[in-house]
Amino acid sequence: MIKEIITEEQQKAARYAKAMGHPIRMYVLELLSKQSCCYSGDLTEELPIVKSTLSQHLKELKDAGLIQGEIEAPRIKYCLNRENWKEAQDLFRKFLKMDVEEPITHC
Amino acid sequence: MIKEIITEEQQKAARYAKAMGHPIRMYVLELLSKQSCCYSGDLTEELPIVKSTLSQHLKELKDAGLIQGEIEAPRIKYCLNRENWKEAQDLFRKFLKMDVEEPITHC
DNA sequence: ATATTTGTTCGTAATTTTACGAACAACGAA
DNA sequence: TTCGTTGTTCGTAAAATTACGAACAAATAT
Repeated sequence: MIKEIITEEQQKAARYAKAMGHPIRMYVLELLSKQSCCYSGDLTEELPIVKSTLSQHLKELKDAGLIQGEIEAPRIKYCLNRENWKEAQDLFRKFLKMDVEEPITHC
Repeated sequence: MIKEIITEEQQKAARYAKAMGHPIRMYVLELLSKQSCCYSGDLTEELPIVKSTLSQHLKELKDAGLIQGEIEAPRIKYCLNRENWKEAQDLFRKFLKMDVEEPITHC
């Protein structure tokens, strides 16, 4: 009975999904998918959390590989990590793909 | 300073992402996107977790609205919740959409 | 009626997540 | 140098997640 059923791709996809699994982080990601970069100071003003909490969320996204920060003293400029973002896109496209219209007729 | 920045859609997308944010659950979802339904007993045999843990994960997916169970005594047949699955697809398509090829030249 | 199969619920424990404020580090400005 | 700005790290606490085994419930099979 093989228990090593879960693929590397599923692990990766789950990792990305987990990083996306919080409203604040989803907000940041959508923002970055639209405007190419942002500064965390601006986010702190917009969002209902203090800067240390935001920092944790950004670290979470960084650790997952979805964003990257670049020092632009005294601030830090955040952008998407395009390479991994593309990988996440591909993985999700693959996992979410499905003929939704097709009726279920058998199991 | 408005703090109600996070949209309903972002909340929903984060909720779905969270449910997808575990390898076991990602596995189940991908399986269901391929074969239209499955029985949890079969999953227990394939996966490296005991049945009570699997039951929790399935409940997680049910609560998120991604799957639904149908009694087929003595077993339970699980399928995707097509309606919500479609919503998740749309939300992710929207959030993940981005011109990845476009080079970053400004901020 | 009793036993078996199937899956949930309960109790428990370890770990992770989320959030805050205070302290700290890095850097530019006065 | 000293001050102000920016963001991370640390310490802490509450809540949520993950996992297991035991007990339970529902239905079928013997």
